[in-house]
Order: sequence, then structure tokens, then C-alpha cells
Amino acid sequence: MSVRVRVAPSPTGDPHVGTAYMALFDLAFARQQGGQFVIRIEDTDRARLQAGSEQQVYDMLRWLGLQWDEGPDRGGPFGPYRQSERLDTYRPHAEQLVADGHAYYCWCSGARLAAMREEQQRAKLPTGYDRLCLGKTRDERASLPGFQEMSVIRMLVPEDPPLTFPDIIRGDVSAPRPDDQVILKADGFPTYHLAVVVDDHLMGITHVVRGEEWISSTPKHLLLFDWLGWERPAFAHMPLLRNLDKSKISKRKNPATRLTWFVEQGYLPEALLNFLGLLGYSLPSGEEIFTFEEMSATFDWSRVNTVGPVFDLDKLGWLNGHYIRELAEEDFARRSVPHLQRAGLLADPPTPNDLATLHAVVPLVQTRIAKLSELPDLVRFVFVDDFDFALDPAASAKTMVAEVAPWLAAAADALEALPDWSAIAIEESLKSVLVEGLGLKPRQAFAPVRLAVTGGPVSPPLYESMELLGRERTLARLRSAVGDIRGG
RNA sequence: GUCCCCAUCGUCUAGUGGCCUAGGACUCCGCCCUUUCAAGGCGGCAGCACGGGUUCGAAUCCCGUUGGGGGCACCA
Repeated sequence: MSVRVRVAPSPTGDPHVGTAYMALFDLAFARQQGGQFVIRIEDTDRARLQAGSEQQVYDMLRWLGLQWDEGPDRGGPFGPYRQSERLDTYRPHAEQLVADGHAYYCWCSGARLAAMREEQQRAKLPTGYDRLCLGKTRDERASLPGFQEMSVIRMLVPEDPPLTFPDIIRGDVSAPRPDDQVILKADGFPTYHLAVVVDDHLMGITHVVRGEEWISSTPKHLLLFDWLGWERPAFAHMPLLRNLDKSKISKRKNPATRLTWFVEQGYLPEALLNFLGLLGYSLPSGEEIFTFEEMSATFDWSRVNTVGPVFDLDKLGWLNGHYIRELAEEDFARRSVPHLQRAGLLADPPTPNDLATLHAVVPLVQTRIAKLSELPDLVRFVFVDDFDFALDPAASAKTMVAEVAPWLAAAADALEALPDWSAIAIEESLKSVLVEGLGLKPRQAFAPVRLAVTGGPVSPPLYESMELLGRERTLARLRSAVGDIRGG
């Protein structure tokens, strides 16, 4: 039997990094086994549904290069792949379970259930449905308090349900005894528990890969598989990604939860994918920088950890810097464009002139950033004309003191007379004037020059920057700095 | 509260009873390179939560304690 795995996101907002994490492991396994990877959209919660979210899921997985074989957008032999389009599929199974005595109708109102739960918690009892509706007809129930017209269907959990199961990652795992879980809601939609079991079976899913948070509801699923006479799939409960404080990764505590955030920040998809592969996992070779293909080729469930890894942005930044440095220059330039546009340094579409500037500046900055969003600050000086060293007030207060004015003036004079405007010529000229001529230390001499020309104490290499900037703009900035210092 | 899962440097991890005086990576710190900042090279700080067993031998196996996490919905 061919391996079939799925990722089953809920379209309730920005696509979650956890979805990508599961998808990566799903796909690594599926590709290695020559199996299929399926996307199923779990949109059974109408209240939390968000328009556009489903499309974002596709966009993000595609951005990461995680290609699926079947899904709502591309079809497949087991469709539809959107649960809202499979409503007719779930109800008969729920009704069958009622007919078989494994489930029952319940008319308890939300208010009654909430009150019951509160009572149980106050009395320090385990929470769970009290079976008020069990064995009653609608009419019998209607005369009791806390009744509502629309019924739900609940599982009738037996005294000794199966509580242990083999987990591919963890070995034999046991989980708590479930209560009489609702499987079909009053609005006719299935809950996750029914839908996941029915769909996983009908779609031929062989390995259920999901977060650790699902361990405790697995007995419900086991029961459903058994009642319906279906073979249980294998389960792999992945560790949960964590915030810095070790809690389950969440939007509130961690910006790195939304996949779109990584795009905005200028992380490269290959870096993020590599990083996710490093969380809770390692290659047999010990190699930390690897491609999806390398991960997939050696993939082994026994190498997946049971400990939830903290999502550490420092390491991602290092990896991202590595991948940025690996980029061909033109690729790097191309990927930089949106970030420069967002910063207002580039028009959309960019002018040919700006594009030429971009390509010229790329080699100067490629080793200097960890993510593409750091780019604008580094190259602003070459794109913007009305420029002024006071951009960095702290640095300029410290560096642009009265005694440096003559240095800058001397530098400007020398550069004005320079026959050949090249980085090498600029370097020689400046060194001879400032270091040999005025007897300054290089450090001393070049700090104000850098500040005047690039606007910051940190910049791409100075001579190359000046060459790129051109003689006129370089001289103008040096002279303007001299004027500013002398003018107070 | 209750049930379940988990426990190696700050973080990600290697480690499946002797190869461990616990290895690598990120971060941090130093040095080299250098006009700044990076990149790169070299080096350093830092860990088996604790207590009992089992064993000739335990980071590795067992029990307990402590700590952390997750579940306990007509959300997934």
C-alpha cells in the first residue's frame, strides 16, 4: 500500500508556521516513500472562517516549495478536499453510529453545558457530559430544563475504551478517557473528530501526522475507526513548536507564527524550510545546512524528537544570512526589489536607472544582512539624493566636530582632482591626503568621510560606495558636511 | 484541579550501557583579517534537573521527586 499523508489546515486566519512544519515532515516522508501528500481544508467552524485564508495557505506552501499532489485547488481522486463540501458524507456515518448504539442525540443547550462544566470544575470533578439525554426521546427531553430544539449527536463512550496506541515517534502512548464528545453539531457540520476520521479513511490516509496537542483526543478517533469498522491509520504526533517561554507557539507571544511575517521580514523560503527541518529533527550526517531533497532522502521517524523546540530567531537569522550569501547576484537583486519598494527607495516598476544602481550595490551588501528587510537602511544613501549626515544624530554629534572640517575639505579637493573615478584610485588618493598628508590614523580619518557620504557609521565598503555614488554626489556630500560643521 | 506527554550547554541538537574528561551549531566573548560593519579563519565561556535503584560500568534502563508543556468545547 502506498503511503498517503495529509496536512489539514483550518482557514481561520494567517497561515500558521505549524502548518508548514507538519507539511514539511509529511512531504519529506511521502517523497521518500513514493507516496502522496494531500491538502485538506478543514473549514467546519463557520464562526472562525476567514475569507482569503485558504488561498494564503496555498500561497505560503507554494512559496516554501512544498508541492502537494491532491487538494481543493487541484483536485484528485478522493475529492472534494474541502470539508464544507463533504457535509453529505458525514451525517450518514453519524446516524449509523446512533443506529448501532455507539452514539446518541443530545438536546442540551450551550448554557446548560456551560453551567454543568462550571459545576464540575467547582466540585473538582473531571469535566464531561452527564448523559442527561442518553436514552431519551426528543419529547422526553423537551420537558426538562436546558433544552434546545436542534440536536447534536454524541459518542457513547464505553466503560473501557481503547486508551493506548502505537505512535511512530513516541512508541506506545496512552491518553485520557474521552467524554461523550459531540461529533455532529447542531448546524449539521461535523466536529473535527468525526470529520478527521471519516476523511482520513475515505481519502486513504495511511499516516496521520499532527501536533502533540492531539494525543489526548486520539482515543476518540480510535473509537470511531473501530466502530465504523475501518482500519486505524498510523499516528505520528510531532512535538509542538514553542515560544521563548516554552508555551505552545502563539501569535500573541511570537511574531514568527504567521507565515506571511517571514515573507515580510525577508526570510528566504529555503532558509525557513531548512530551519523547520532542524527543529525536533537532525540528519544522520549531522549536517545542519541541507535541502529538502537531502532531508527527504534520509528521512527517519525515529530521528524526530519528542521535546517541543523553542522557535529561536537567532539561528534562523544565521541560516537566512547563509542562504542570502549563496544567492547569485542577480537573484539576490531580484528578491530585494519588493523590500526596497516597500521602503520607498524603488518605484514600481523600478526605473532602468534604479535597477542598474541596485545591481551595482548588490555585491557590496550581500554579506552584510541576515534578512532582506535590513537592506533599505544599508543602501538608502545611494538611492536618495537630498542627503545629510545628520541622519544619525548620535554618530554625527560624536564624529562631526570642528576639527574634521578641514579633513573633509581636503578629501573633497583631492577627489575633485582625481583623473580616474574608481574605488582603487579613490582609496589611494584618500590615503595619501589624509593618512600620509595630514598624518591621521585611518580609523580617525575615515569615520567622518563615511558619515558624510553614506549617512551612517556603518555602511558598505567606503571606496566602492563612493565609486558607485559618483563623483558629483560624493563631492556634494563632503562639501555639504563641511558647510554644516562650520555653520554650526 | 484532573488526565496525558516530556526533561543533554541560554537556544537548536548528537548521543539508543563502555568509544563521553558529553560532540556539533546558533548566540555571546576574545584574537586574526580590515577604512566602518559584515563575511571568513582561529580560540573561549556554557549542559546530562534532583534522589534512589539495576549493572563490573549509566546522559543512556527502572522508580520517585521536581520542573515544563499539552488536553479536558456544538474550536481545530
